[in-house]
Amino acid sequence: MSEFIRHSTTLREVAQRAGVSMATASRALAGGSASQKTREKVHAAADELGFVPNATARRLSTGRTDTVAVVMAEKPQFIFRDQFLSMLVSQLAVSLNSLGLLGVLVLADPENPDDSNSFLHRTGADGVIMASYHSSKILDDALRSLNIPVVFVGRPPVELSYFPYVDVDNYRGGYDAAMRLIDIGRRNIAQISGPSEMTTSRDRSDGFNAACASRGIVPLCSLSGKFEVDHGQEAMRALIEAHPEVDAVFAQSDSIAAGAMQTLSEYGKKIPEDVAIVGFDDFESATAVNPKLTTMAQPIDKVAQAAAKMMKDYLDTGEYELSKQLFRVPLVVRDSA
Amino acid sequence: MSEFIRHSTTLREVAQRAGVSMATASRALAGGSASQKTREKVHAAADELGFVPNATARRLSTGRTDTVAVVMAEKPQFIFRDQFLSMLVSQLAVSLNSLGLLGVLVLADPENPDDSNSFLHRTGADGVIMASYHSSKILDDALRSLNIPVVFVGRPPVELSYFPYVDVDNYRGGYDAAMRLIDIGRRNIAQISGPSEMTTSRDRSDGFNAACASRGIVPLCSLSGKFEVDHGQEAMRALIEAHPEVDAVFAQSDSIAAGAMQTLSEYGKKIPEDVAIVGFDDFESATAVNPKLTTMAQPIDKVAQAAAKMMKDYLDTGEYELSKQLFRVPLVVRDSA
DNA sequence: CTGTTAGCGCTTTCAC
DNA sequence: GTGAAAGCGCTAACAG
Repeated sequence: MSEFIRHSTTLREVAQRAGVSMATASRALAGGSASQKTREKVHAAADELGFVPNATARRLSTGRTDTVAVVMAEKPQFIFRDQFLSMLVSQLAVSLNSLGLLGVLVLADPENPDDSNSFLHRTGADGVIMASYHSSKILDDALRSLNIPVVFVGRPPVELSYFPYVDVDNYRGGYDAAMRLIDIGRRNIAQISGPSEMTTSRDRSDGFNAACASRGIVPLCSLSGKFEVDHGQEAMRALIEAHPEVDAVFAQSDSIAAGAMQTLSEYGKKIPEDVAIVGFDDFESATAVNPKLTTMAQPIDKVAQAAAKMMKDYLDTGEYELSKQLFRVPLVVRDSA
Repeated sequence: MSEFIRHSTTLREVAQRAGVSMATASRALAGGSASQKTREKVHAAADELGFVPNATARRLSTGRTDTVAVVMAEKPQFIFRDQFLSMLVSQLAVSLNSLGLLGVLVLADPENPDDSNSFLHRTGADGVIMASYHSSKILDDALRSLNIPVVFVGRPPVELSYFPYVDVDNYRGGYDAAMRLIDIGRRNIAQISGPSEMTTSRDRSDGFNAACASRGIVPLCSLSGKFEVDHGQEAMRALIEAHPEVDAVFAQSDSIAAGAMQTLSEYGKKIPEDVAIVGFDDFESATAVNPKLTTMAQPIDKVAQAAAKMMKDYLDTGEYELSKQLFRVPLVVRDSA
């Protein structure tokens, strides 16, 4: 049907042309044992014929695909809005590639895992990296019955906690954010957090609270909601009405921080003079706002690299040294706190 | 070596258990011709044994992989900063999946295409979608000699213009942005554009200039540079010093717009009263700034979907109806213009 | 160093 | 409707 269906040259043809057996041709090309002369003949033949080895055949023969499924267990419409996930996925691809592995993207709708499951199998991957996970009984079961290695990015739910994972140290991030606020002299501190059902958000809150407690400070309040701008805007409004004395807020995302800043400016509050703000993410929007945001920088590249490395070790040796890895989230001081 | 290397059950075992031949088992599972009774027996056997078809073997046998390579021809460090590309890639994965295709991510360093090339081949994909492309002789050649279909996202360089592509109508976007500024009564209009070597940026400029010309307006100036915040900041400084009368600017990205807004506020200029701004992208940062940005919304999801569909048609029929598709970039009116 | 011989696990004619 | 058999293109023992 298409112009592309034309026969592509096989190893057999190369071998014939070079006047050797397929086995020899295979070795010559792969750098196995072969005389210099043979090597040259075979390479020449391969070049002339424009030989490209068939990846599928190689995989079937060797039993290795050097491929890992990168799965996003997320509703499709949500993926569009999640900058962290998008960047993570791209970074995973980069890291995987640099280790000689290929990433195959698969979307697993937690609510309709039947075909996600089949998709997972259709990849034929050697391993799975869960780039995002929303627990659901079916997905959990699917993962448990998978007989290839799995690495999580982000702490998996407790029932799945025997799986290795790489994550950002959200607790420590929340802790350090609070400390920054305290260190610059603030005492009336509040938090605007993310979804209370996400461990990511809860961990940050725990760290935040621990830091406050360690200095004998009782946070004004903590308002949870989405990680988005409107939540920041609304929560800040509620916050300032309830606690006009607030002089610092820890926003669990840069978007939340941006929203809070908008509300603050409506109320004529100066940042950081009247109220200081520390965000979380250090995405583009952190430097887009005015004043520029002091925030906790998610080490997405490191996380991606570690996850890829973990998988690679697993695949190569059947072992991995670190089963859990948490990366620090450094504070980036700009103008808002 | 690993616990995962255990033998996974094959079709042959299922067939044996069901007491039929492999051929029959295959058909029963695939929904080919088989009696109701056989179908049941085989499915039962498959379930009991936890049979999962081997994707690689199926591919070798059918000659189709139902897989498409999604390539980013970009330096790795750049990928980390490019929100558009990250989102595009995720969206492509979603769209591909919904059409029954799998996306394999490959990074092709334009400066070191030897192994990118080999990576491309190692994917064994049925087609390739170029998600981003920086022309280089070697990459161009590699693409030309590929004997599988290629679809570009973003207009390819002229030498490669026989390839089909999907893109955003940057020209029209620039045109509409200028029109918005003119329609709200501005006459001293300037542009802060992206890299002058990128067609994306040049197209927006052309549209912008055309709109101005159509109304007899001569733009104050056009300052090109990166799509990032600092460029916006610096360019705006230069602009305001050279043309203090400026009352409107078209920023070719939301980041540029954010930077410009920061400078404007340093100069005590009010937005939009003193100077109106229209951005481009409609990413998260558009609503993070204060006032919220009026901007041109990139239809990333549509672009991704169209590219995936194009590839799917290509693969299924060897044909595609539209060889070039440009999507409108709608104006989103908020508070800055 | 090289050739012969089996597969890898599945699909798919082709007969029955 | 079902089975036997021939591959898909490559790698990997095993002899020589």
